[in-house]
Amino acid sequence: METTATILHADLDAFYASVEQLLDPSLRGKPIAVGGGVVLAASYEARAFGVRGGMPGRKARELCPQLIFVGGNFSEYQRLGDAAIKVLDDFTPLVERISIDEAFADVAGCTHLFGSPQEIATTIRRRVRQELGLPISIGVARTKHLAKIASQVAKPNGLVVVDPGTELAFLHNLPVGLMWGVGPATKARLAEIGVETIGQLARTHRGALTRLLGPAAGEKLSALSWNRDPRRLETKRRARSAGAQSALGQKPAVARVIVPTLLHLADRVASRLRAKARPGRTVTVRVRFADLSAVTRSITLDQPISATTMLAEIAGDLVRGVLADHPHEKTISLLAISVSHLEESAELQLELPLGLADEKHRPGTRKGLARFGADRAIDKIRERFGKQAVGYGTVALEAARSVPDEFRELAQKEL
DNA sequence: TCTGGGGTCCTAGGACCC
DNA sequence: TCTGGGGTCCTAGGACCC
Repeated sequence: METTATILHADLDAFYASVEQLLDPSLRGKPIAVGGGVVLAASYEARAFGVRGGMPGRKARELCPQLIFVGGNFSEYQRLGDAAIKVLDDFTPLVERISIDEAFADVAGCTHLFGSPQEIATTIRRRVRQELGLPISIGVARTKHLAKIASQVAKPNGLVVVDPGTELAFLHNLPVGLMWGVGPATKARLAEIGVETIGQLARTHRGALTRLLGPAAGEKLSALSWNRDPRRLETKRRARSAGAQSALGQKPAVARVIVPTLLHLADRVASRLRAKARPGRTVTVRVRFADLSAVTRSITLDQPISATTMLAEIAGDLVRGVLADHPHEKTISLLAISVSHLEESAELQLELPLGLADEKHRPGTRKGLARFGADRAIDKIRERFGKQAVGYGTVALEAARSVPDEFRELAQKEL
């Protein structure tokens, strides 16, 4: 086991909001929120009023009447997020990026060049501040999990180093909610047995935890509370699924609504799969009803698919199955399509539109080949003229755009 | 004042195989 | 014939993360 703390967790502070305050100096020091209908990010000044990401815009305004909403410069978020991660790359190739604004780095192999992990972290923070104008917090520890907790404790705009001798003392007074994987449900369950700090968690028998939370979560939390944690960084991980969803407000559950929406969602998903030659075997749909309860249906095919209309048809079959099982639900508030069991990587040329075993989806039928050709044609046109040049069912989505496409793209993982 | 969108992982039951 | 055990895959739902 390593005896020195060499893992850094770097996390840009209130990232989208900080970028807006960087771009428009008149916003600095003020409570701002990125978004509109829903808050995508809030500045620390806004958080002081209780404004949080994911909160409806109306509620945020209630909490903070002087809150300033800004639309969002999504391409700048991508550029600056990438630039911040590049600063880490200057120190070590062992970088695991976990989102647009967050990454781990293991500096064990470069301390002889750049100094102690603490010095490296200080340099990184200074460079991000000077070169990009953004505040970033860093936690340094012996394990990933502890480094992540340390960066949370360091926020905003701070650095916390947890030396090996002080780990348990550092952990044991912190609330369990700071642990990765402890959300509202787990927190509530732990509270029922009187566990609120990581120290109390550590003193709880492992068997009791696995009974309460299941084997995986119980083992994990027990190990983490004693700081026994894998420290290996995963520098390249492939995506395991790709999906798209659309909130609909309250719409009647009829074909006129469902069919064009599914076609649009299928297009978003399938074109990404085709672009990376990663067709998938399992298609999952999610239908959310008026009361926000949701149901999923999935099917695993013999052959992977990435053709838009075939994905839309399979999704349509699954959605019809959901509605048949819930005949009293007349209103839907969201539709989603996801494809998983992605192929490692297929040669695009060899991929044929295979699908369900029934007649109409057989490979090699004229219909199937025609669709395959149509997808390829659309992909080519978009390559030359942009995404908006041609598409499926966009007309049907007039008012349904609650979130800009640029934001959706930011959230996507590289396949 | 019913809250967006894109992801990951786990669980539990059933089917099926050895 | 009955009983038992282990493993894998599929499906539906849930919790969690950014």
